[in-house]
Amino acid sequence: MSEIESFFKSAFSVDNVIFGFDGSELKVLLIQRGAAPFKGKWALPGDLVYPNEDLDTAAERVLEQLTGLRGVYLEQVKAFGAVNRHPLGRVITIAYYSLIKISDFAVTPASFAQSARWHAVSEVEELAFDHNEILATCLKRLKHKVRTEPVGFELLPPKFTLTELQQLYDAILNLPKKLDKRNFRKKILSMNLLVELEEIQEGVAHRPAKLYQFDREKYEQFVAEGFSFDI
Amino acid sequence: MSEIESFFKSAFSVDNVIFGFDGSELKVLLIQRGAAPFKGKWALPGDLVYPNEDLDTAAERVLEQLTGLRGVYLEQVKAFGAVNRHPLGRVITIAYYSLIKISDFAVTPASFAQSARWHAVSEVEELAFDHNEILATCLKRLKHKVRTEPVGFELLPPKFTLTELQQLYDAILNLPKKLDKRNFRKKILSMNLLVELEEIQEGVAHRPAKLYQFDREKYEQFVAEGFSFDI
DNA sequence: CGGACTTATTGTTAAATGAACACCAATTTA
DNA sequence: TAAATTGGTGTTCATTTAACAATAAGTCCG
Repeated sequence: MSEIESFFKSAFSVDNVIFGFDGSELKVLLIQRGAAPFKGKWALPGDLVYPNEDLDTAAERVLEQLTGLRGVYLEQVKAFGAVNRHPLGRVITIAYYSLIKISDFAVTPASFAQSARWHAVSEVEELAFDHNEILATCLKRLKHKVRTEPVGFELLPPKFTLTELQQLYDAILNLPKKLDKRNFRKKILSMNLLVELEEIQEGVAHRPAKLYQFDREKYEQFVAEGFSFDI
Repeated sequence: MSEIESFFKSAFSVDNVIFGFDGSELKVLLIQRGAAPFKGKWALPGDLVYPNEDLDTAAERVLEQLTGLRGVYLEQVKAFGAVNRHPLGRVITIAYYSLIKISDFAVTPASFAQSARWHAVSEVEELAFDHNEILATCLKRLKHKVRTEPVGFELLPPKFTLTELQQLYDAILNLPKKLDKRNFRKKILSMNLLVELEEIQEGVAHRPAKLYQFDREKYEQFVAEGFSFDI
């Protein structure tokens, strides 16, 4: 085998940290491995990248095969390439995370076959490969991202209350003290990115809250004018 | 060829955006390609990753072979993996940037053979492959990093004046207005990360400035106590 | 040696932002 | 109709940021 050929003995994969929010906790969608290596262990959904497939496309494919969802928020985070990270050969992986509305997740044939399940991020145990490290890196990135860009809304239904939005931030940031309710509302409303709807919350056993919607067009316009999101 | 084998027909490389600072401009170290593809074009230094080599190690190797330097600041930024980014096959690349003291760069045999040269970041023209995009991404990352972690010092000699430090920030951030001198000095000194030396600048045709040194130990101690760098 | 030149050094004020904090309102349910 | 639950709202003080200019220290040249 020529030297140059030896470089082509390796492969690359994508792994996708799929985040969801159930109203109180940040969740991650994991699959239980049905085959060696790490058979029976929970792992991040991922796959080898096809020879004629862009990295981003591969990450989208992994997501769609598992959840049936397309066009959701997806961001590349980092390549993980320790020599021995994969027991069967040299495989580096490119880590992505995506944000989905947890209610949109329906069990697909693929997810059924792989016994996919939501796990609270705070309670994830030992995963296959270096997936704990990947998850930690993606979570760290998400914590930063959610404060500097309005990506949190990707995890909420289109109509939400301010309390729900704050609970989302509390769940993701997981700070020693929860955010202050009055200050949070003041800040988010002062950005003028939320549209107050005519509707109110239904089916709750207490005073119902107003519903809001995120106005993406306004956000993009503000950004063009130099605005930057910050919580 | 079995399907699984087809995944092992690809390779991965690292490319390294090596930044330097000459006192007034932010520079990047480029090499002129001596062979096809893109023969004669300027490109980022990079190489295929050896089969038994970690990604970070490969990036360090590329840097050392070109500059002779070890142990310098190096950070992975992103994987670039468009299908057709490399004309000779499927090669994805992991982009890194590193920060070196420009005076430490001595021409090594490797850099001589490749005609390596510093280019002002603002004047870089069309590079080989997708290297303009990689450079832009790394520059963006550096701009962010330099405001939130004390990595700027990696580009300066161990002893520097406050004006030199500010010029570095101005050069990297390239803001419409330069930073305010009084505010900048107030802010950086208030962090208590700089040690004022007994020495002053020499060989300048005007009032010489005091020399300072970055105190990394203090920084690490402060971080452990919850401090976060911010300019 | 003195004057011109160049860069170094320093502080105040006003405006904006961030942090801390508690009560009344609206609705459901028993 | 009372109790329980969550929704909604303002003020004050401390901190941070932004804007701004005059004097000091050294070199150079005549």
